[in-house]
Amino acid sequence: MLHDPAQLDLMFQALADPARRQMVDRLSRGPASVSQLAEPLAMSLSAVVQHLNVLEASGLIRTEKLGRVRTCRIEPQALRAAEHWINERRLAWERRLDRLGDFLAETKDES
Amino acid sequence: MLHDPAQLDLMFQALADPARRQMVDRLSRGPASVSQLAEPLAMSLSAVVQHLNVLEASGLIRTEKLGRVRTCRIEPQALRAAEHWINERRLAWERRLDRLGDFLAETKDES
DNA sequence: ACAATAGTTAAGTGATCACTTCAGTGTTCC
DNA sequence: GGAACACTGAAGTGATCACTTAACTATTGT
Repeated sequence: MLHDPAQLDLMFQALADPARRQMVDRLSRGPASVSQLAEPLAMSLSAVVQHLNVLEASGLIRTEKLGRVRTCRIEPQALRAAEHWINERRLAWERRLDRLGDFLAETKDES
Repeated sequence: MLHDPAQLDLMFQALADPARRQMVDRLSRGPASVSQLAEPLAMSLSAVVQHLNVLEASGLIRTEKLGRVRTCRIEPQALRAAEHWINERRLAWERRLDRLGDFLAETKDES
């Protein structure tokens, strides 16, 4: 469920750009239109739309058009998938360190 | 502490490449040399070294050279920083949804 | 009907990316 | 000392990126 490498590629790639992270940050406080997302950014509306398309293709956001306004919102499941990938690797490493610590403590006892 | 946009850029960018994620995955199971990391990958050793430099510059791994062998290991704090950025945005969104749900439930009671 | 609004699309540009090959450097083993 | 080993660095290449401008569509307000 959403764990294929291609999707992770798209998500991490999408998050790699500061403008796109800023959009995600804004959306984490609630849905917004394209112009609202563009407002704090020093770039053309066209560029913003392109970033938005990257975010949507990655699955990190979902958009819906009503009249002439496109409303964007966060897709928390996608965020969770990225989060989960990182978390699993970090935990694997930390569990390994714990086991190593236990081992060293034991061999010290037996010296 | 590690939350500046530039560092996050580097980390997410580093994680955006499948080869680099594969290396991080391998390293999550324990330290490895450059050649060990290269072994499952279908690319030149030189390319692997370049990926490794990207990972190290991002802070996601740390490397140490002993004799002619460079040993690479994961830097869990960096993983935690990336994880944390995503987690905060996701939680902000989900808390918002909860509040919205409460509000709707209340207004329904008062109808 | 007309103008303003909200967004979309296409084409182009310069920068960065993910490699490659090839020619090194320093290290260990015999 | 010399061969094999484990990288390292520089240069080049084709692909992708993050924009820009400009021309366009569809919707809303007067």
